[in-house]
Amino acid sequence: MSKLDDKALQHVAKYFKALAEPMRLKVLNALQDGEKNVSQLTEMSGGSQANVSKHLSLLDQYGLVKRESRGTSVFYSIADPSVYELCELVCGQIGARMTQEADISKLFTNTQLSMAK
Amino acid sequence: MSKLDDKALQHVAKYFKALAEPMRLKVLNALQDGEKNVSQLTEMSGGSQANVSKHLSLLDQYGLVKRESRGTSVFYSIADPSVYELCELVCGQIGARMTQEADISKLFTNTQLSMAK
DNA sequence: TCACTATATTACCATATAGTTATATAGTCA
DNA sequence: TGACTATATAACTATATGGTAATATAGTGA
Repeated sequence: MSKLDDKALQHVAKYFKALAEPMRLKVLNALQDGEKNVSQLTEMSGGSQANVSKHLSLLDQYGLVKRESRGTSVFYSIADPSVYELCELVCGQIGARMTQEADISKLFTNTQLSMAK
Repeated sequence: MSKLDDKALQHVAKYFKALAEPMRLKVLNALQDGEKNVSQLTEMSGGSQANVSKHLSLLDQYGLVKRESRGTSVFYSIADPSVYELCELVCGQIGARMTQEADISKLFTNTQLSMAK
């Protein structure tokens, strides 16, 4: 990660920002087992149609999902599966931290993480 | 990443959010070759003392850096080096995207990424 | 103690954005 | 064409947060 100039840092930050939203993670999570249309994602995520559509649009802009309209539906799918590697890494870090009393109290409440791979 | 409940997603999102800020990435970047005190980080990052201090406080809360005051200085260091793995992954993804004309135009301006490892 | 330096914090402003409601756009089928 | 469905967008509100300036806190040494 060394030698990153300011412009690059901004890009990296933007990428992380795309992942820094529970609803978007939920959508990505829902897309793990294949493409889904907006209606399905709306139902699975529990969000409103407008909100899910907005997040999908953003994920598409950031290149995290692929968009394909078929008939009257629009299907979204994961553009780059390595996004899951990122999540695995983060889950690992958070999971590890959950085992350290001291750090938990700093940020997290004492809840369980279900991190089945 | 499957089987993440809402609480877990919020945690993961928060973690990504901590990384979704250029100045914080800059600070983490500066810490790559060892601990630094606030003055050094302030100078290296080009930010104001107050601002850098605020970001450091946040990074500490999120468990990304370790804090240790010695004398009149406070030294920060990377708490978990796997944060760099995350950045590498992201840089790789962004780098890959930079080579695909179509996606670049969606989000990025035509600038160069210096991604020397 | 006092002066000095390093760091943290507070109060504030400006901006970004998640969510909602309502509406627009577009495809399908009668 | 017109009714219907699926998705996107616009306008708006509320909230979060990055940045700054000013101040507080704390360690050091005379």
